[in-house]
Amino acid sequence: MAAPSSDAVASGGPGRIRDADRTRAEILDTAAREFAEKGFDGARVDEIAAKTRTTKRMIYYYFTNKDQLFVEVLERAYTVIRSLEQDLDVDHLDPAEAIRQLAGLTFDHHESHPDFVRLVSIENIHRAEHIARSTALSNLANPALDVLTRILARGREAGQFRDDVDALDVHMAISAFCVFRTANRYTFNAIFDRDMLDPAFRDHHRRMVADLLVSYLTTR
Amino acid sequence: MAAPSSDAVASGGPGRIRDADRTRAEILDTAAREFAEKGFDGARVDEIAAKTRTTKRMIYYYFTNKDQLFVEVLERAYTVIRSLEQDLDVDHLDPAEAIRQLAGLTFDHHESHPDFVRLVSIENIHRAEHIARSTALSNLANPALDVLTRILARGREAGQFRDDVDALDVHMAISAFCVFRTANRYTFNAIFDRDMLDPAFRDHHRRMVADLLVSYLTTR
DNA sequence: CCCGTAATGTACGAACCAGTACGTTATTTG
DNA sequence: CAAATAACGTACTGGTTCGTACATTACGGG
Repeated sequence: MAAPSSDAVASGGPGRIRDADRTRAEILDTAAREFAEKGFDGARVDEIAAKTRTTKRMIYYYFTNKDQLFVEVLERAYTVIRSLEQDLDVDHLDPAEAIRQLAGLTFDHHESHPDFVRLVSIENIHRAEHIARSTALSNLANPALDVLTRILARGREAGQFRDDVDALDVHMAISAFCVFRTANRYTFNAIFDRDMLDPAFRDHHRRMVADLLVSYLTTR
Repeated sequence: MAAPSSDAVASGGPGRIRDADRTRAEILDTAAREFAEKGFDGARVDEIAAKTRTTKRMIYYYFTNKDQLFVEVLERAYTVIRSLEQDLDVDHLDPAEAIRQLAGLTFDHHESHPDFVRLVSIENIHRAEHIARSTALSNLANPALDVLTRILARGREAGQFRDDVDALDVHMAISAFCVFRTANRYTFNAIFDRDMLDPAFRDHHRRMVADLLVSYLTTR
C-alpha cells in the first residue's frame, strides 16, 4: 500500500483519496484513545473528528451514533486479548506453572494496554449497556476459560490443587489483581503515594499474582 | 430533631424553614447517589437539585461548582471506610486470623457500599484530579495500613509470614479482589454470565480473599 | 423589635454538543 | 464512457446544561 502524499490528500479537499477501510480504522483508533482518555460522556464527537483526517460526518456515516461507535471500540479492544489467550498453549506444562503463565499473560496484557482497562471501567460505569447491545461480545466465550478449566482439572487429578474453586473464580482473582493496578492507579497513588505502575514494582507484582494463585490453589 | 411538617416547608415557598446543615447534607447525599449512578460527566446538576428539597442555586451557594461538589462527595464517602478501619482491633489475634478479619472488613464494606466503589472508579477515570484538590483526602493516611504493618511484623517474627511483602502490597491485593466484584460486575456478567454479587457466591468469595492472602503470606 | 446577613428562589443566558440537511466528488460497474 | 453509488465535506440546528444576575425571605444579635 503506497502512502499517498499529495497535498490534495492532506488538505482533505477535492482530489482526496477515498479509502473506506482506512477512514473507518482511523476513526476507531482515535475514538478508542479519546473514550479511554475522557470517558464516554466526557469524550466529544467533534474532538474525535478533529483528531482524524476526516470529518464528523464520516463518524455518523460509519457508526450511526456515539453509542454505536463506543460499541465497536469495545469490540476491537476485546479482540486483542482474546487472540492472545487463544494462542496460549500450556497443556504440556505442570499445572502450577500453567497458572503462572496464564496470570503472566493477563498481567502483561493489562500492563501494556491501559486504554483497554480504562474502557472496561467506563463500560462498567454504564452498566455494560454497550456490550449488551453487541452481538459480537455478549455471547462470545473466553478461550482462556477453557484453558483454565483444563489446567484446574489436571491439577486436581494430580492431587496438587484444591477442588472447591472453578475456572471463573480463578479468572476473576487474576483479573482483579491485574485490572486494579491500572484502573485504580490514580486514587491509589493520590492516597498512598505509591504508583502501582512504577517499573520498580513490576516484577514484584507480576510474581505476586502468580504466587497468590498458586499458593491458594495448592493449599487444602 | 422534630420533623417540620408544615405545607409551607414542603412547598418551598415563603415560610420555609431554614436549615443550612440539613440542606447541605441533603445535597451531598443526593449528589453521591447521582454521581455514582451516572458518572461525573453523566450526572446533571439540575437533576441533583430536582431530587432535593431545595434548588440548584443552593448547590452553587454551598459548593461553588460541580467539581467541588464531587470533591466533597468523595471526602464523605472515604470517611465511612476510614472510621471502620480505625475501629478494627486485631492486635490480640493470631496474625493469620488478623489478616482474615481485615480482608473480611474490606469485603463487607465494599459489598454493602457499591456507590463508594463506583465513585472511586469514576474518580480514577478522571485521574484523581478531585482528590488532588482535596486537602482532606490527599494527605490523609489510612489507619488500616498501620494495622496491617503491625500484623505483618508479628507474622514475620512468629516465622509464619514471608518477608518480601509490605503492608501496601497486601492492602492492594485485598482491595483489588473486593473492588473488582463490584466495579467490574457488569462487564463480567455480560461476558461470563455470572453475577459476582449473587448472594450464592458471597460466602465463597469472602473466604476466598482471606485464603488467597493467608496462603500467600504463609508460603515461603 | 429592627436591621444585617445568611439562606433561599426565579428566571435567564451563553456555550456546548449530538446529530442532520444538503451538496459534492471519486470510484465502480455495465 | 455514462450512470449509479459509495465516500466525503460544510454548515447548521435544536436541545441541553453549567453557571449566574437579581430578587426575596427568614433568623439572630443588639
